[in-house]
Amino acid sequence: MNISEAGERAGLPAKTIRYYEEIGLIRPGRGPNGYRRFSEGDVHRLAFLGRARALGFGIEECRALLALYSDEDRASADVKRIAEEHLEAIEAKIALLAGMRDTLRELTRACAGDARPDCPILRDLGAD
Amino acid sequence: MNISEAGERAGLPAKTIRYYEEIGLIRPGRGPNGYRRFSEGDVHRLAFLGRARALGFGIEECRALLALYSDEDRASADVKRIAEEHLEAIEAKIALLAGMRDTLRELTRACAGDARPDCPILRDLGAD
DNA sequence: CTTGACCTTCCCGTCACGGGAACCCTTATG
DNA sequence: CATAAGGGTTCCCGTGACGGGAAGGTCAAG
Repeated sequence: MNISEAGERAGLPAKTIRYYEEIGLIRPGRGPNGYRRFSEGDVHRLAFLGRARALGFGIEECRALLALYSDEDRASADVKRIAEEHLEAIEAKIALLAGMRDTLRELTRACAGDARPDCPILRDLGAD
Repeated sequence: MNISEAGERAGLPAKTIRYYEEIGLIRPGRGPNGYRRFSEGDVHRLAFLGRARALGFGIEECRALLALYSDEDRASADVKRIAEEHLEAIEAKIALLAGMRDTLRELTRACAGDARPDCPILRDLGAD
């Protein structure tokens, strides 16, 4: 099948698929006209990548996960380690954002939000 | 004062300050030797920017906030609107990350993490 | 006079694509 | 048969907010 059908079935835009080929995540065949030809296996790998990306794994983590996926002799410990490190990174991001959220909630709560210039938000940002 | 002292006092690296000048967030003077000269006001604006960035505001939001900060006739409603929109964006990011976190927690919990190849994480990613 | 610590500009790399140009291939239709 | 639509291809630029590093000018101290 061509790239747009593969994209529909894997849930990825064609641009993304071309990019994944460029960086070596997939290797679709080529027809005599130069068009990429995707096998069922290619679509399966693409869908795998789409789900891994949806969980926030970076490209290099996806590459490692895909290699483990194809390796019958893998140790699940290797997979788990990657997932746990990623989980920790996500939890750190959440903690950072939650701090911002709490401050912003407090500041917006305290701000009248009317026509007057007095504003606790700007006071906080401009605090010496 | 020169850029490194301004950076120390505002808590920003010199590279960042040069970037802020390049995109027009600040306009420090110049000495006869071509060095940037920072006033107390410059340092104050830089510190303002540093705090706004620490709350996750984007550069253009910082530009708008800085303009409102310098405007004696501002309406606090304008500031509040920017902050509330940003707050919503942050809450959306947190929700997205929390979803990933929950899935990853469940998957890593279910994974034995030993030498065997059987792995719920890869099963999930490869699910048809 | 030289050393070393500053400062300057300029350019490349980040991360994972998206937009768009310029051009080729295939299929359907008048 | 000519053409138009709707695929596909490569290539290049832009994103956000800087960081790293090169090449070179400036300044204070020993």
